[in-house]
Amino acid sequence: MRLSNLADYAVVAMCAAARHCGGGRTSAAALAAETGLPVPTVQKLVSKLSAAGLLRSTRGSGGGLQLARPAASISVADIVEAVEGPIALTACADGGECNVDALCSVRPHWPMINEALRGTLAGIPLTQLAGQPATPKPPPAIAAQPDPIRALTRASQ
Amino acid sequence: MRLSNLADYAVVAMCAAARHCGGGRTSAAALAAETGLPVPTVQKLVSKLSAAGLLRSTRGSGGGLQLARPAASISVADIVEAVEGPIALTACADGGECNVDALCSVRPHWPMINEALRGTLAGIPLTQLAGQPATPKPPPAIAAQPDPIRALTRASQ
DNA sequence: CTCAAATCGGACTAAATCGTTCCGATTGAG
DNA sequence: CTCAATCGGAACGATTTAGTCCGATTTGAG
Repeated sequence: MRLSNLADYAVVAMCAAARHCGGGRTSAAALAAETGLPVPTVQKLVSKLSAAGLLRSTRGSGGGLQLARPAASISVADIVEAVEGPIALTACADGGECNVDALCSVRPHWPMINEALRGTLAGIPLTQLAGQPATPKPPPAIAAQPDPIRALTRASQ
Repeated sequence: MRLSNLADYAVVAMCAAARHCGGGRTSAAALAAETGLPVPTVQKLVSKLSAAGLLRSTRGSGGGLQLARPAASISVADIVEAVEGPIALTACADGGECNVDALCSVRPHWPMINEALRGTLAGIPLTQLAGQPATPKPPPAIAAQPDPIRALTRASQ
């Protein structure tokens, strides 16, 4: 129930990148200097975030990186999924082998919980974390998922 | 964003214990046989769950263990917290030292996210996972937390 | 067109945590 | 009082994870 430090750092780095977004492109080294994280770690994060389509990287001299989408449409769930893979509390949801195939009565309920948590994180955009004053929308954006569990309960059963 | 296998097993074991609850007391070995988990692992889980006050253990010959509270009032959040400690996505929420004290602009927002996730898990009682037909309440119990993020947003700021 | 600088991308090493297993302490029954 | 069965805690091994390094690629200037 604790996300890896990489994912934590990824959120911080993306938050810093969102602040630089208006100024154009930034470099991994600049993000490291701004956040205080080790430079190689930020490079690793940038790799994964770019592969996930959250950052757009421009190579070559004078290159850099910038947000692929507006900060308002990037949620914490997107960042976590980019770094840690799909949000799934249990291993049986991914590849999936319980030692207790038929006996496990809770396994069919895990997808519901996973989706509920993902919905919670998906309702938190980058703008809310960065404290960006440009786009005011904390309350309405969150209200989009009022009852994630209710919806999933009906969907899974 | 993935809980440890111990916590996963704990949920399965508690679910099995909830099924045995009506029949009285059970033993750790019986739970292991029923769930297919290794016996020592279940013993370790029982230790932590008892320390957390979720299970009541009776020592000695003929002893055993039973639920300390009715299954309806035990949530997934309780079990996860018993095994993994407090639900906190980031390390800075627990003991807490970021390498970036003042620079980290997202740190004040983590408690909000943590509480939102905890609220989501707290809304799922054991009865819903066990498929217990005795107490019908899946939909209403979940509706108790309609907008956990909204409430926390106002509380933290 | 060639050179050089700066960047991203992937692979390796070390550390910490997690999972498993074993042994001892405690308690109730015979 | 003796015995047996159980929980409780501690140590070992394995896996995943965080951190570091070096190489490949690309673009701007000369």
